[in-house]
Amino acid sequence: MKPPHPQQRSATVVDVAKRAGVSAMTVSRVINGNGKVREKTRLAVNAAIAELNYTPNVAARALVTSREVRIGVIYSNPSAAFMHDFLIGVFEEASVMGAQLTLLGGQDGRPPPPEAIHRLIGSGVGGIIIAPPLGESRVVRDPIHLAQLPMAVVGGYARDAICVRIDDRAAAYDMTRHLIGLGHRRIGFIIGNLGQSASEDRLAGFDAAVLEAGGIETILVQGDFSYTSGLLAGEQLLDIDNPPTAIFASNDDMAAAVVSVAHRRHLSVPEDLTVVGFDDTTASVTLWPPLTTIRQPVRELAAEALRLLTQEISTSRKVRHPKYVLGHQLIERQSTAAIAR
Amino acid sequence: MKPPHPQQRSATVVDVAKRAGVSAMTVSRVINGNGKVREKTRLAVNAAIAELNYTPNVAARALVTSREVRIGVIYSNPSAAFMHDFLIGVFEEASVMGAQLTLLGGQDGRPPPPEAIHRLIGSGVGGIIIAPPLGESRVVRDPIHLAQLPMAVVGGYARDAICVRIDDRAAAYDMTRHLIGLGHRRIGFIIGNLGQSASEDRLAGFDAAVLEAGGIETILVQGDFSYTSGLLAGEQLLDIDNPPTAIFASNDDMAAAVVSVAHRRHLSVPEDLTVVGFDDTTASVTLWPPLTTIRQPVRELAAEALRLLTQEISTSRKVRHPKYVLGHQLIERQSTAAIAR
DNA sequence: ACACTCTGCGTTAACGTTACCACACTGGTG
DNA sequence: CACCAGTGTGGTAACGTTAACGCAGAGTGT
Repeated sequence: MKPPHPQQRSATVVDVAKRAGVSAMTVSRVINGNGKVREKTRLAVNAAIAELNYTPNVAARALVTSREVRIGVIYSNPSAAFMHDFLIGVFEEASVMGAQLTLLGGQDGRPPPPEAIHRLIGSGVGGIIIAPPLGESRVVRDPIHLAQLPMAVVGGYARDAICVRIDDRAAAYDMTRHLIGLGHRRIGFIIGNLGQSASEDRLAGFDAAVLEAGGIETILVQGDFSYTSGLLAGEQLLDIDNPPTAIFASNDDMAAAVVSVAHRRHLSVPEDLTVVGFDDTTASVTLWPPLTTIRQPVRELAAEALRLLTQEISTSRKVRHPKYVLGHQLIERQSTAAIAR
Repeated sequence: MKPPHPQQRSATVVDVAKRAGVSAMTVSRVINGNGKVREKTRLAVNAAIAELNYTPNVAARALVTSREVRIGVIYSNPSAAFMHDFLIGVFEEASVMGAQLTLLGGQDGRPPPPEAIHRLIGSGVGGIIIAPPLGESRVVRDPIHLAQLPMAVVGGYARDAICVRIDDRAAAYDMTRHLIGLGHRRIGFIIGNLGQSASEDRLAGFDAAVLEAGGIETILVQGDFSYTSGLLAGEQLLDIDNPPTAIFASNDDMAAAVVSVAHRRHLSVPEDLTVVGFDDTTASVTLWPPLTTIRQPVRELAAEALRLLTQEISTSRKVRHPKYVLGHQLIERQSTAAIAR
């Protein structure tokens, strides 16, 4: 009874305009919310939109407005869970903004080959988003910088780029305070990859909380964010005479490895040993017990990066590159317990 | 020295046409590979394309060809690693075909709420892709079926949809043969979720290989694809008097749990116990030893589903829904060994 | 009465690509 | 020699949207 013509073709601005008795331009104005439109007209148009189930054609809009907002995304694969959320964040935002994405992926945390990066730059993208941990790789950033392309770095610092990240230092500080609050006085810390600011910030946050509390013994061990490095670090920490009662690993993979080492030594987690991670990847729940960890708002980080980047591209202003910091969250699961007396 | 005009505007077909001394139409023909073009002309056009670093404008192409191919993607989150590859496959294909994607996600393997599904259907998408394991959920499929929207199911069977998957039965068969080939004669198998055809097929493949070989003792235990269910299953299998020398879990998460149980019991993997998984998720490598497992071509599965779906949408033929089966691969890592004599 | 500004809306012309038809050739056939 | 079929190419008109301008009418000040 509703649609007189069961045409598969979806409604256009013109259809809506006819129905509302206005011009296509007015419909466009209503949709985009700019321009002056009388309240009455706006309502009529909105009614027509609802009746026809109209949704704007993204392709046509992209064609006419943004002279090709194509954005490259360079990523590697440190954590699939992270990338999963990252991609969803980027894509949902891109679909809202009608941006066209081109993906370029590396393997196992290593950057893509230089020629691939050059091809991406040469392909005419308007800007590039770099997912962690590549944001601090000169191999990746230098050619982009040279081409004077706008770029956004997620989870890292860079002077020549928009940066979106969480406050790793504060997050590690919060987690350390949490451990201290549980009564732990001897805490092991597994450091992440050298040269990544995220590693350094997490260590700094840990140190700050420890110093502030006073009377805390710490044992630092170097890792590289991989599971196997976590195994080694775990062995080291539990081998010493008076082992720590809590271990804070700089990411979930290393924390998972520590749990595995503990189990092999017949230590229960968290009764005999408290273990915490960082990132809130799937590793933290495909494990028994599930890990207490720090959650990053990955989707929001990605979406925000895309938003800022398109903004910079469209205004094409070489403003000072803004740094954005989003909030984190301490997720308490079952790998932490107050110290046994 | 190369570009005379440092215009930011990227090249168009017209620019290429001028440079090659032909019409825009001919350029289009060269790019799309259809239509008749003389070899000489084709070379000239290709040269011009290379010189100008031309890439087609996806928006314009989408606008004129596919009268709005918008496709919904319904997914949930059984394995982030799987989703990661799945999304990349879908998005790369979408970007090639100029399709517009709308994502709709559920939580932890559960379907999105019915009202969200209805909203997606009502939003005017031309078809819907369903990621595993939702393809076999009636809650998800029924409203789509009712709306007579084309849909593609990845990793599942459905009579009313295009299906793209691997041959789970053959894959499990291959893996079982591999174990038998290593000399194992007492094999444990952890079954996946009941009601999912993937679980049943994997079990069937296992049974087939065992029957064929003859003289194999098997112990079946029920799991539900979760890590914790794997822990329980592992305990059960290793508690019996004469425990199996090899355990085949229906997915990597459960296999990882078995490895953890083995370690707690001072069994070395693979020296004392061989463990294998299925899916090749990150779980299989963030672990020591890394798991021998079955790799699904997830990206190709996703891309193929999108391709078939857009095809069905554009031809709008209600053909019998095709079933596509892609190849799998046995990935041998370090969790398997020949049986000790 | 006049010029002026402002608001609200319509008209026109793009954006970059491809579908469709037309047309100029070439080389054979009646 | 007229005719035809095929091959390679160009011209034109879309596709759905918005930017830029233009114009009518209402209000305001002189």
